[in-house]
This record gives sequence, C-alpha cells and structure tokens, in this order.
Amino acid sequence: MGREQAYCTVSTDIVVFGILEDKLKALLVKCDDEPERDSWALPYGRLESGEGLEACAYRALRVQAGFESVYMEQLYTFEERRRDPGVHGIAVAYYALVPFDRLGVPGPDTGRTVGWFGLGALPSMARGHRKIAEMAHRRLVAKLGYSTVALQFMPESFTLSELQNAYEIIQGERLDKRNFRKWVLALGHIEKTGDERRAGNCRPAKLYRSRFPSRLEFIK
Amino acid sequence: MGREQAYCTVSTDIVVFGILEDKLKALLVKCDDEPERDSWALPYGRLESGEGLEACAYRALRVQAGFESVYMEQLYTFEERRRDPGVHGIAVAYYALVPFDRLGVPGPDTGRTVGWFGLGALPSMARGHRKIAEMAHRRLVAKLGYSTVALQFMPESFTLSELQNAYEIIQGERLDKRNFRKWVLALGHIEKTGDERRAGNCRPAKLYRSRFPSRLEFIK
DNA sequence: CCAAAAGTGTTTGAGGTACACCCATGT
DNA sequence: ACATGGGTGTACCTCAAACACTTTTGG
Repeated sequence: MGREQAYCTVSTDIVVFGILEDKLKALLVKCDDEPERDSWALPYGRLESGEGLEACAYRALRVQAGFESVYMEQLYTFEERRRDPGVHGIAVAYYALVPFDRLGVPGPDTGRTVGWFGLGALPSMARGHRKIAEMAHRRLVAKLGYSTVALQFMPESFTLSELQNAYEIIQGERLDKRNFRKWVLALGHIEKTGDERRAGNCRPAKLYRSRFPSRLEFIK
Repeated sequence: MGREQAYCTVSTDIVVFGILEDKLKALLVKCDDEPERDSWALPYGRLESGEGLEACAYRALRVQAGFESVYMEQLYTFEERRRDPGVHGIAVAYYALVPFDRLGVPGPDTGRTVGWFGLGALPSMARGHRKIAEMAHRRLVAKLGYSTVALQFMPESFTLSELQNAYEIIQGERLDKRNFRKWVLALGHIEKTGDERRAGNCRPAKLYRSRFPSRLEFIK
C-alpha cells in the first residue's frame, strides 16, 4: 500500500448520443466477456501499447458502436476499483454525438448486440457506467447553453425545424419558432445552402449548413 | 505495436492558481530529478498503488506546493509520450485555486524551489506542462462567466472590492463598481457576515461570506 | 481638513419573450 | 380545397451598461 508506483490499465469509455424517435438516447453494448457477460455497458476500448488515448476512443467508437468521424470530446477520467487491489484501472470517458441521418435502424452493423436507451431509462450498467452516462448528459445539456454543440447532431445540411427539434429534445422544453429562428440566425454560426428540401404535403424547407463544421463555438 | 494491452504509469499534474501582486499567477516547482533537473514544471505526483486519483492530486498539492484543502477540479487527461516507447504515461491534470490570504510570501514551506509566474510570462516547462497551464487558464476564464469560481480565491470573509478585484484580474478588464455590486448581490451567492473591516485611512468595508463555500454554483 | 477607499440610483439601449397568421406544396 | 409543416413581424419587458457624487474613517 502506498510508496511503490502503480501500474494501471487504461481504457476509454464512450457515451454515444443520438436523437432517435424524438428522444435523446445513448448507445450501449452487451458485454461479451466475464464477469459482466450480458450486462449492458458503454462501448469501450482497452488502450493498446503505442496507441494514443483519442485513437483508442475512436477505435472503440468504430469497432463497438459502428460510427466514424463524428464529434467526440473528452469528458472526465475515472478510476476503476478492481477486484485485484494494487492493479488500478483508469477509465478516460469521452462522449460522441452522432448526426441523426447516420443512425441506421435497427442499429449499426458491428458484431455486437447494441441498444439505444433514453437517458431517463438507462438500464443498470457494469463498472459504474451509469454515472458516466449521466455526467455526459449533464455536460451536454450545459453545453447547449453556451456553445454550438447541437449542430453536431445535424447532417451536413438541415432545416431550422430539425435544429429546433434537437434543442427541444435535449433541453426538454418547447421553444417558440419565431424566437428560435431569430436567435439562431443572429448567432451567425449557420448559413443557407441555397437548396430546399421537399418533404410531404407542405412547403419546402430551406436548407442550412454549419459555417464551422466539426468545431464547437462558444456563444453569448 | 498494437494488440497487446498497454500498462501505464499515471501521474497527476496540478495547475495551482493564485492572485498575487494584482496578477493571476501559477505556481511552478523546480524539477529535482533527471532528465529535467532544474527546469520548471507543474507540481505533480505519481500515482501510488492503492491510491485514488484525487488523493494523488491532493498529495501533490500538499507535498510540492504546500497547500491543503483548497478548491480543486479535474481539468483534462493527457498522454505523455515517453522515451521508452511501449510504456505509456498518462497525466491527469487538475487545477487548484488558492485563496489570497493563504499565499505566504516568499512562498509555501515545502522542501522544493517554487515560484509564481504570471500567465502571460510562463517559463518553458518540462513535459508539455505549458499547454496544460494554458488550458487551465482558458477554463478558469470561461468558468468565471458561468459559475462562482471566483469565490474560491476569497478567504472565508472578504469585501466586495476584493471580489471585484479578482474578477478584474482574471478577465483582464475593469468593471464598474456599482454594476458589479448590483450584479453579484442579485446572484444571491454571498451574504453579509455583519462585520466590517477597517483598513487604513478610509471608511470600513462590510464583510461578506459565500453561502455555499467550497461548492461551485452555475449562474445565469 | 485632507486623503483614501466604501458605498449608493437613475437613465438608456439591446436583446429576450410572448404572441397569430399567411405560404407553398402534395393529394 | 384541404391538410401539412414552413415561414414571418411587432409590442413589451428585463437586464446589462454608462455614468458622479457622498460617506466614513485615520492621520
């Protein structure tokens, strides 16, 4: 105990957020090895030698969740108390945001059993992953208020209604259409593409794109 | 390369902020072992077996910087590329805020050579510590805007002028006295102690205390 | 009575909030 | 012609910003 330097295993845990069925959800995978077989967990990857932390996180995202090149950001670093005392585990948590046009139904094509769970309805999860998911959720909600995170849920081009919808779902309250548009356009982070999208029996919607894709801007 | 799981050494690096001589400064220590002997670095601690991450950070703060029970928060986790490829180092960075009444001059009483450096005037530092200090600085400035961090620089009781001074120094601009007072009092995070402090040839200042000491509140 | 910091109100402008109707399209 | 979501303007209110003088103390 104490004195001698600890050697640790390091893993990255990813909270993958997506907007499905008008709900904010996180993607979980079924554990496939003991001792937690068949319980749900966040997608994760063990850090391999020579590998960078972020590379490890992106690998986990790709291999276990089936997503590539989506926005990802480091969340927090936790320690995992292991059965074997003296061998520490360090878990660096990230969260990732998947644009809604890339959420395949019934799910991404990995070899794993995956499921999307609403943030009010998370199942019990291995290794304290639930509190990680909840922390990521709080962070996401907070960031809505002072950054352009919400744009990361949008495809390359999107309508203002779709964007407003994302805001409403994430912060859980209805917004006034006119005020939302005035506000978001005044911010100057999005611009018209010039195209429109026809969808159903209604007037076509103008399309917008982010001016600074894959970059988070601070607002106000 | 790849495949086999990496074992890592873990350390915590602490960015200790203090307000001295009307400047925001960070405390650095002289490295006392090779190969970086005599270059400046952030206070840091190697994680020992059985030790928690935060405990490790507090130990580093106590042993190397000489401070205890100050506000500390995790900042970010970095990887340290080492000379020996295959042995990863993970550095979990924290930042700490020291109330101005506890900044002994000429410095805290540890066995180490320490120095306070203004954030515009950081020396070159070992192991990429400079970018860590700068990230901590950005985070601190950002948090001023949406939380009560500034209170962590205050002693148990303080005057409104002292608090205003901290804001001015951290965000580097003068504030209007009346507007500042209206704003900070309306937030409701501080309250009068009932006492005053006489200092020099001037009217005594009313003292205030934090309502939620050692807790960060979000504002607006 | 002078120096030094503490303390205190009012006016103005910007931006956020509330609110209801017409438009373009497909069926 | 009707159903569906897309799109637009105005009045009000709240809060942030600008701004100058009086008060209390010690020397």
